[in-house]
Amino acid sequence: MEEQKLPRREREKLAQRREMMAAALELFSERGFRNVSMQEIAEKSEFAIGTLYKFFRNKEDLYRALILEQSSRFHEAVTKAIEGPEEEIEKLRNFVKAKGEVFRANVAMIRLYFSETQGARVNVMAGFDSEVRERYRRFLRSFASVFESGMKRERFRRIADPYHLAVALESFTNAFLFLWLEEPERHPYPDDPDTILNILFKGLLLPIDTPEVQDETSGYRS
Amino acid sequence: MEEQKLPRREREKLAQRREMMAAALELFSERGFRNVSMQEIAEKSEFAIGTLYKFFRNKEDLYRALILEQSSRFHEAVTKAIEGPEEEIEKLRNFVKAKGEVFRANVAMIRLYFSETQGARVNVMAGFDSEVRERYRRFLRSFASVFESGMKRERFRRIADPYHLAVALESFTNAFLFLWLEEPERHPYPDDPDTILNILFKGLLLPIDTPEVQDETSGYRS
Amino acid sequence: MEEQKLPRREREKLAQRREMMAAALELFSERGFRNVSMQEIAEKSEFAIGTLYKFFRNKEDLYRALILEQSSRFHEAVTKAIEGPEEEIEKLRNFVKAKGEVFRANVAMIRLYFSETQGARVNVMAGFDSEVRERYRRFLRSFASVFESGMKRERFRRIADPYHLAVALESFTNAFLFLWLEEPERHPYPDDPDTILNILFKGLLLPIDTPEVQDETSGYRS
Amino acid sequence: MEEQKLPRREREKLAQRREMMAAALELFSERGFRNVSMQEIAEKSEFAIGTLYKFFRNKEDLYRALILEQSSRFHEAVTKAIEGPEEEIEKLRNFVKAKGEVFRANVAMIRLYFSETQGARVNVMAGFDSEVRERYRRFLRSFASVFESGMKRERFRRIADPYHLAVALESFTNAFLFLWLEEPERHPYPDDPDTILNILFKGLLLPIDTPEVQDETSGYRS
DNA sequence: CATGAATGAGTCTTCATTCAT
DNA sequence: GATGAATGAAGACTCATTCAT
Repeated sequence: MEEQKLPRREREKLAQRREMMAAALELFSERGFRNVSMQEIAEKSEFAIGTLYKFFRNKEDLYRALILEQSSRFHEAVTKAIEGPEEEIEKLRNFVKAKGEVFRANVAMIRLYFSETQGARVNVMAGFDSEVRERYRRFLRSFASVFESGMKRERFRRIADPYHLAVALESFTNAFLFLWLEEPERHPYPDDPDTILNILFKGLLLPIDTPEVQDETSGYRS
Repeated sequence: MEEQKLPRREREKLAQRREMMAAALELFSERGFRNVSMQEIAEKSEFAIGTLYKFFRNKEDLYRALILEQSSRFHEAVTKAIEGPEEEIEKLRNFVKAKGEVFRANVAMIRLYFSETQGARVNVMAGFDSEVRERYRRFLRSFASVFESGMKRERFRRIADPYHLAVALESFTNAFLFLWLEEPERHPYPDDPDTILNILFKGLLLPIDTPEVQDETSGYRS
Repeated sequence: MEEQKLPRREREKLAQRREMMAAALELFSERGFRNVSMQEIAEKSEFAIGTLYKFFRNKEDLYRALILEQSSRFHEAVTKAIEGPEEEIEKLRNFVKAKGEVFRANVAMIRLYFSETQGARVNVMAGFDSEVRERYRRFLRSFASVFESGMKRERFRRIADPYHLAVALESFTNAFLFLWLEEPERHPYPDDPDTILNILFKGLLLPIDTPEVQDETSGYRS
Repeated sequence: MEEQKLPRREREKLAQRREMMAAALELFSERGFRNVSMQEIAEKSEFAIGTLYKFFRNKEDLYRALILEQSSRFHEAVTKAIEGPEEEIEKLRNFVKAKGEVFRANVAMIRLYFSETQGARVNVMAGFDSEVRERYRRFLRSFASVFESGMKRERFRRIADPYHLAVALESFTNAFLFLWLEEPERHPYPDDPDTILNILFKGLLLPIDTPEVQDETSGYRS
């Protein structure tokens, strides 16, 4: 790709940087920013501490880079999922699938992601995280517009504020990812996105005088 | 003599302890366990460091006490909301309301709560947090049984695994709380629980050949 | 005794002081000056910390008082043993016996005593210990004069500097006390002082051409 | 020596370690374990505190290393003195000389040594000191066997239990070292070992009917 | 007058960061 | 350019001492 065109020196540098960040990702995601020492990152990545400091001005800078990179990867994937010419329903399915793929391929990322978007953003550092959060908010808005467009195109009922629906689907996929993270066997992230989406698609409430008409195949049987 | 003094002394002690924990709550919730020093907690609570250590064996102990207390308060409220003789729907409404009340009365608690139940629990301390998590899991199970009972009593459609529905509602409310936390003006936590519940109650998908029949009052208008 | 004549108030005070010092003696002798807290002394003696400070200006003062008292008790006993009209040999026997009695009656005192006269005088406090040491030196000199007088009266051979002999007997009894302290069963402090004194009384060296003539009863048989 | 062959880095490390331990020895021997701060050791040895901790895991570790090193040095010297093919008398002389040499070359060591073998071992740390003490006991036993062998070979009278004789000579030399430590001018550690040994060699008691026959040259004249 | 709660200086220890080699 | 030894600021925790009750 792009890297192939770079001089060898530069390519090596990038590879080193990647190794450092990989080590840092694993450690930070397991133990958090303050519970990991530069010493450990150096050892795990098999570089000298001084070399680490050649690539990152300080510990914070390394963390910042990590968060930005991981959050970019996530946003790239989910943004791609909801952009395109497909039907809105299909976009939601793509989103659920893509999010699952990204995170299952990168468990360490989940913790980091949640600790920065959902968790008590320990505010490790001021200001910078606003960048991540801003991007996150922008994504939510364009996610909301998927619902809005679905409503406009009379594909979706206007059951709630599209932004709220976006937030709902975001948070529900998160919840599934958490369940999976803690007990992968018992709570697998569903392969079929509709397992998640049916909570939005189908109404829970059973009108007293209305017989159940929707297909039962995806319904739940105790 | 001593008997006369003891109650007052005890009351004072409790008040002091509360002040310490209040200061700690605020600081920990803002910056996390490792980013707060005992020095700071002492200053904020206006006690000497030594006095802090009279009440809590060490920093961890203080944090532990804080988490346990806050999580107890939360569980008490939501457990009360879903227990009782009401209809299942009413219980869900109670839950949404109660959760909103608890958290709006105690903003700092939210961060702490999420950092321990949802956030990338950096595993500040081993073992103890399992207590909090275990209680959380138990709550989720009894929350799920509300959905299950609703299904058994033909009040709810079997649109999904009751546990998933419980997790869904849990995470929706969390998401709403986060929105409110970040931009209280723009995203107030809804007074009407149905604003949140409609995401579950009503189906999003509009069957192509089915006219929209459900009441429009709680529907969304752009 | 003297105390009976004091007003009740005064007698009580003395008794309290004694209790404090008894607790302190036990603790200090077991763990040393720095490893014992005033808190502990207060608890062990069942007084409030503040009360301790009514009797002793500070921790050092308490320690000082303890050392002075114990060392006085010791010096009284051994001084009495070597004063009087008896033969020099008898005085040495009295010394060995008296020292054994004092210490066996007061194990805690041994450690304190050694830590201040022999051990690495941790120099807990400057200056004051010179008082103890000075008294110790004075005792050694008067102990030496026992040997000197024995030589003058042709009871003792002039095998060494009397002061050295005094030091030798002092240190040898100490060594026996240490052995006893560590393994009371295996190394009892001898009841018969001659077990110790024979090392001074009898010559170790066997002149090649001289048959052993001295009485064998007190000699050693493997 | 061996060190010359080490890489420069290693040699420097050893030299640094030596300097740290030298500073620590001086301070610990003067004021004891608890009365010396790492800060002080750092200042005295002219290293930063952090550097100290690169060499020793913690304060206790530094102390432990110190004790072990010093006690090894001592035991090596005295063990060498009493091993070998010489006559028993000669071994005792060697012991007295060797002990004097070791300690006079290393004044600080004396205090440390006594505080760990004789002094009220405040039990600074548990377990490890047993190693030092055990070695000390072993030495005493092999020292005792010198006396025993002398008795078997009819060189020594059986005036006392060989173990007691060993303890006696140990404690005599200690006592002499203490005298020297406190007033080097007035109480030099004798160059002639017989000054000390005569206390064992010659009998103090003068049989009434026995003229003094042993050589007077080493006897004491006031 | 006794009490013991409150204080905060002082201690050990960690770890981000620098810089000589 | 890479290295990792050296640094020392900062943090958790203890405990002698004071003083309000």
